[in-house]
Amino acid sequence: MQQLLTHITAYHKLSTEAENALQDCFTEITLSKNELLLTQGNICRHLYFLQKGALRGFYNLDGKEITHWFGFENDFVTSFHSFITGEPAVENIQLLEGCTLWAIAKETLADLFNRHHDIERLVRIIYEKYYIRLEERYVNAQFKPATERYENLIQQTPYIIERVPLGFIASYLGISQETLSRIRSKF
Amino acid sequence: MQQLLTHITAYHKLSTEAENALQDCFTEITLSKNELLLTQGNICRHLYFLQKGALRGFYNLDGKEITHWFGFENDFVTSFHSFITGEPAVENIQLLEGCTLWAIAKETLADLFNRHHDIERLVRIIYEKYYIRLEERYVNAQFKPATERYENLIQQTPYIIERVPLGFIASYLGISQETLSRIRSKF
DNA sequence: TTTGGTTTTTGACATAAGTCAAAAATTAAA
DNA sequence: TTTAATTTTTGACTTATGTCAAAAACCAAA
Repeated sequence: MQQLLTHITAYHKLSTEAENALQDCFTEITLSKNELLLTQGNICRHLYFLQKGALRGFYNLDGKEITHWFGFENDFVTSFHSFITGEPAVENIQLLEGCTLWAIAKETLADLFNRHHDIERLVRIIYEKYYIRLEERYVNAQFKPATERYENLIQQTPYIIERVPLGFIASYLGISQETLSRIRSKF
Repeated sequence: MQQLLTHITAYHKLSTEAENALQDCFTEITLSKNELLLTQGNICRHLYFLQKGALRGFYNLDGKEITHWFGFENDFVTSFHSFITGEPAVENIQLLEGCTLWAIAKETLADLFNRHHDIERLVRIIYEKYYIRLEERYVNAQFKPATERYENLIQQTPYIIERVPLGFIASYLGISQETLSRIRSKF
């Protein structure tokens, strides 16, 4: 829990009351490798903070699994579309390792917003950061060649290679596993 | 101005005081075709609401202009990266038509946040919507073939064909102009 | 209208990446 | 260990898209 607070505080310092209120609202969850945190078709009513472990978001397209994001330590994860709109998720979230997470329900969070302007500000700031991070990811995906995308990825998350099977990484990069294998063979 | 308020209210209803305060903080701007709202290297200190017109965001990569987004009526536009981080923008924003915009400075907005929890909530909600919209755009860009991306685009913004030169659209889709021309020739 | 400039299309060819199938390497289980 | 299962790599070939250059179409003044 201390890890969550430390992480959050780097975005925006909270008042002591807000910090205490926040602590009471998160529940610890432990899941083991390959379990699904979310299954497509279900509504994702929680936001999660990933304290330890790794996971992926994927969806099905023409019978193939498309991995479109990874989560690692200190990431907030959820199916944002489902969480925000309240509609059933089109994606699945699967654990790539055993994970420790902190969960908060959407209504609990809304309640915190009402009681603490502070916390809503914090979340607004987190959205900002996540927005520009996604924007960067988008520009990379759309306008840079596969080799460069791979290099960027291992630079940003070098540990990904030991922790995630090649096939998932290839899918994430939007290329076939064979092509990724060939990219890797020439350093 | 009424258009901005109507648009905003669809996201989240504001108190009368908040609404009035907000109105006072936006300034009207008119620019003509081809002018630059933002030039790379400058810090983007404003958030804009596009009331009328069309524009594009683009940046330079190996001497080529990459158009990575378009703005149309009722879009909030800025260089989010620069606006949020306060760093110089890597992108340019150029008018594709004469435009009417409403501008608000970052500090003015921060001030509004302090005075009206309401307004910060509104912006938090807008970020949510923009986040999931970008996420969708990302998934499209990365995992769908060019033909499908083009079809999606004309379905979502049918007017784009009459308002934006083909070369910009091709760039936005991440394909060459020739390829887009060939896609179009077979409906 | 005619002219000049820009935008779009077409053709020929080069290159990047995909697919399918099999081999090799790695990891897990017996 | 040995065996089985999974993951990664390699090879041969196909397909999609890119590049360059030129032609055609379109638009906007003069």
